[in-house]
Amino acid sequence: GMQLNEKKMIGPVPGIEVGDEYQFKAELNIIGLHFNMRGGIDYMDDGNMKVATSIVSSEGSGYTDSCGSDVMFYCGEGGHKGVKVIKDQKLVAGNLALANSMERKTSVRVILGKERADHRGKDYVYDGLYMVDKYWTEKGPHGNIMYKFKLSRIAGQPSCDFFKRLV
Amino acid sequence: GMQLNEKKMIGPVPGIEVGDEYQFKAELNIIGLHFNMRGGIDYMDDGNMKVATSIVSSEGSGYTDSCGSDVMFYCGEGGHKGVKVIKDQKLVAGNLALANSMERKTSVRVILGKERADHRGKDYVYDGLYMVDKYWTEKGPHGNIMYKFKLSRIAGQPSCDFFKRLV
DNA sequence: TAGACGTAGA
DNA sequence: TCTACGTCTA
Repeated sequence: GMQLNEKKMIGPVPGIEVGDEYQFKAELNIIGLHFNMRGGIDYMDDGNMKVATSIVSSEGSGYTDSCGSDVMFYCGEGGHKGVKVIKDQKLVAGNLALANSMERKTSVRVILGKERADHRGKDYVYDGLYMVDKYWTEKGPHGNIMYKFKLSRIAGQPSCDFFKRLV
Repeated sequence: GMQLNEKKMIGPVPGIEVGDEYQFKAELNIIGLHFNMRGGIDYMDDGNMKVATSIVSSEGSGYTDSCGSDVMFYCGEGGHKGVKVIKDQKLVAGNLALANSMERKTSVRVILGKERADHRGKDYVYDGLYMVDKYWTEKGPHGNIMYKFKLSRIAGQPSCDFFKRLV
């Protein structure tokens, strides 16, 4: 069979609208919203650097993201395995790509993952395009260095009421 | 959204035919062929015991299954992590369920997984219904005890030429 | 080869 | 909490 996810791209995915819901990371892959089956940050080459294409903020994964109506704070990736803290996060891979997205001023697709009421998996909803405003490091709850990214939702997009955690 | 995989069952899945192909274990879950997202053996309650509903024989996973035109030898699950051998397999969980399928004389759906040419994931094809003929233990290539199951394809089903590894 | 905000079930 | 024939990228 053919995959629908032929091309990884920055910006909106044709046919996908704000509020569209999915049940698996694998579905996000198939429809082209987010190709990273495990990781929260997906990215691609843009000239000589890698920039983020999409991020998934997923509940119940040990991260402390927060999401308001048009601003979100997203934790960088790495540094822990499950609940055990291993080491400091580094500005590499997905974290570096998000930083580059700020420098390049390229948009990032945001997908929100909410644990289902029956605790059997999560629902994922496409929340639209955001820009990376800034990033910094801070000590996480376990004392390790973590990257934090502040993103702002691009104006003019349909609202998405799937769920919003207050900042 | 609604899942299509509402009910786990023994035997054929309505609408699914021999030869149907899929690209992800998650798809097998969605259409109801195999609900176990990781494990190769899926099973359910049948009265007071658990019996297998389906198995996935997946290439390149360290197992040494073999599959002819109507007979297959399937390795039990457990006992290793990646390439590192940990311990002997036990007659529990999926292995026990397959043994019970033999005792109960209930059919098992067989899905064959073949690594794609570009090594990006696997293709899965539904190969039809099999019966468990017998099982035994033997020393695996790393010296640990492994369960082996011999299954025979139920006659009268369409042939499936996706791939057959000679016994 | 190892790491990554995966999933379901025992 | 852990295991399970996952799946992709670096």
